[in-house]
Amino acid sequence: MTGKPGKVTQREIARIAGVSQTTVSMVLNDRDGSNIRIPDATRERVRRAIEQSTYVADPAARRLAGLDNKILGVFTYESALTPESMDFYGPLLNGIERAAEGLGCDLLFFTSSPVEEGRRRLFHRNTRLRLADGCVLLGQQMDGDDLERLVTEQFPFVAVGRRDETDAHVPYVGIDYGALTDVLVARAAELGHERAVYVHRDRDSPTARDRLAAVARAEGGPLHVTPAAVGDDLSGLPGLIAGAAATVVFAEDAFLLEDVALVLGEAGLDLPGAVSLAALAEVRGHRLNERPLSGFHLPRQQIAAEALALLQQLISTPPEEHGTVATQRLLQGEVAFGDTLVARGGAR
Amino acid sequence: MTGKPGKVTQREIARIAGVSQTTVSMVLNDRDGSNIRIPDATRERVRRAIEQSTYVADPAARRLAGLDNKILGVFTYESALTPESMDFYGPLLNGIERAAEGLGCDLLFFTSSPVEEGRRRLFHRNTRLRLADGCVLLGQQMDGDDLERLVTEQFPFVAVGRRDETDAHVPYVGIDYGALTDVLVARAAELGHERAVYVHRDRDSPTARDRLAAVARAEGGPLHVTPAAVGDDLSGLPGLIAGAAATVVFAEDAFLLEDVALVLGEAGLDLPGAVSLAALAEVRGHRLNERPLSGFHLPRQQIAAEALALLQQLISTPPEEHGTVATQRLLQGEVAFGDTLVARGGAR
DNA sequence: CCGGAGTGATAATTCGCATTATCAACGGTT
DNA sequence: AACCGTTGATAATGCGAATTATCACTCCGG
Repeated sequence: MTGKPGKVTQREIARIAGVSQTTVSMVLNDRDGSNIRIPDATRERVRRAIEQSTYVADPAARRLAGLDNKILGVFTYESALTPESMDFYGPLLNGIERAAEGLGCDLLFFTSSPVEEGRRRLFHRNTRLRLADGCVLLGQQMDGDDLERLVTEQFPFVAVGRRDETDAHVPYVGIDYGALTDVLVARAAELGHERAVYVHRDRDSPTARDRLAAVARAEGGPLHVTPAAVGDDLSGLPGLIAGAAATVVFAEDAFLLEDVALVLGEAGLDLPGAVSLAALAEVRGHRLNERPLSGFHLPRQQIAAEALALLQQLISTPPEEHGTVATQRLLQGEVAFGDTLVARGGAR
Repeated sequence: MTGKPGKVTQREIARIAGVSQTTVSMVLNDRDGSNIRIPDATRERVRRAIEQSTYVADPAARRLAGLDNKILGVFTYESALTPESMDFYGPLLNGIERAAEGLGCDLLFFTSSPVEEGRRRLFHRNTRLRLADGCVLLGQQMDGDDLERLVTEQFPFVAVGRRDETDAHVPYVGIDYGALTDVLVARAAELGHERAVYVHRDRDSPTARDRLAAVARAEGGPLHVTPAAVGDDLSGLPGLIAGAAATVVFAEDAFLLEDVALVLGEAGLDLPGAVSLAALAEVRGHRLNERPLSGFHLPRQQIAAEALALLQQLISTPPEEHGTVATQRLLQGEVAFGDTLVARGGAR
């Protein structure tokens, strides 16, 4: 009658071994010291009793008694495991899983969060966030208010992707798009190009601003880049490019670049002979007429691993020492030169 | 670390609302009855105090007190989120995520389980299984002892994939490979075939036995199927097929079928003209010379959804009534006729 | 032979929450 | 005025493991 059938507790073990529950706990945790002394004979007796039963420590009780629960939360603003989102989330989740394995942590996915307008709500009536020791946040765009609230509530978390739009000091791990853009721009200049157009959706995110800043930086150099914010209608693009006498088009991401290529192709332009193309973003899995796109390769797995490492650090560091930790980290990524950024004039 | 800075407990809420911890608990759980009476005014006061704080019930404490957590465990014997395993796990995980959303549950991935010989261990010194209300088990092949132990410990769980190899009554949701095989065999007969070979690894799993049984059933019909267990070396296959005068080869899975096709192709056989090919397994994503393989399409998402529904049912049903629940469920899948099973003689 | 040091182990308490048993105050009846 | 049911709330307890405070006993030196 000691609880549910099939449930073996320390008390039960203690009864069998003829000792107290305290002793069992001590043996299990290998405690020893001036105040705690258990002779090997007794230790053995307890160990045997444990091995002959199916005893497993109840994690809930351990947790309640004040041990770390070793659960890391994973919050995604959209469903993360759909075939469509796998493209973006897949490598990240893979990195997270591996990092969690390394840290000996379990992962809690907050699939219970209510969905509003296609996005999950982080904070709501019964937020379960605090089930975890800390949380990783994933998503193309996250809610600034959420981030601020997390900061003020001193809940350990790390955002994946650069997040410094708010005043609050948001811990994140992201990619240094600025540096990558610089390299790609330099490469284009090297290939003889002098004028380019940067096609972008006019979104206001830190990474978008990073790219724009890098584009603006190019001003003083050999390659002049004209930014061009566009909507869904790209029909004005050929004219714009002709007007700017551009021989290169940079696009904010690979999808946009594909749209651009479509429009330019229809306008009769030779691609990439007359106009080179490159995306200022991940290009894996994208091609233009069989040619691998020029753009970036981002170490998504590494980002995830770094994010979890940072999270773990925040969790194990008392809040008053958080100043000691570098909480905003940029990783360096890699430029994928690809085959759509070619020498001016069309030669490879 | 228990003394987390921002930890809000019921006691704290009680202090703010000027009531007792008991009352807070009652309000939170909407308890009411002849013995428990709390006027709406008090209820409101408590609710406001809760909303103004960041209170979240401690799942460990809830569990210890004998309640549900709305946490469903997900255990995979291998890493589930690697690019390679995505092929198999992806659709399942997608289904699980969606089902969990529907049930309002969070998902706990047991990434902390120690890995031995490439496989995760379910039971170990600090099994955290019991943090979840119940658990879904995924994996091509799982440990029979694990399953038995879960049964005897009366921990709610559901295996994905048929598992009736053990004596214990293991709850599972699987695919009826027998019925699918019957259909495919009938189709081959319809196409004029009279002799076939079934190539399989000699593994002993329930689904493997299902297929073999179906193959044996074919004996009495118009299509005679000869089973052939093979290892890594398939070089004897062309001779075997010639000897049996077979015009169809069934293979245990799509990968094996591809290997078979390679060997037969090298032997100069016209595929599928001379010999038709079909896999008794999922063929999505596999092709033979641009032709979609003949075989099965399995409703993996649906399996996952069904598994979670069953799990939820087991959790909410007291153990003594488990007899009431249909705990072993087979889903029907779909035959993919494809283009590699063609009429005898080569005509489509 | 008394007191301190050392040994081996346990009772008591804590964690946060749910539940059971209990209680004080009030209002109406006889 | 004594009695009793109702209302509103709380003290006490349990869950399983970890930790702290204690205790009983032996051994040894002075």
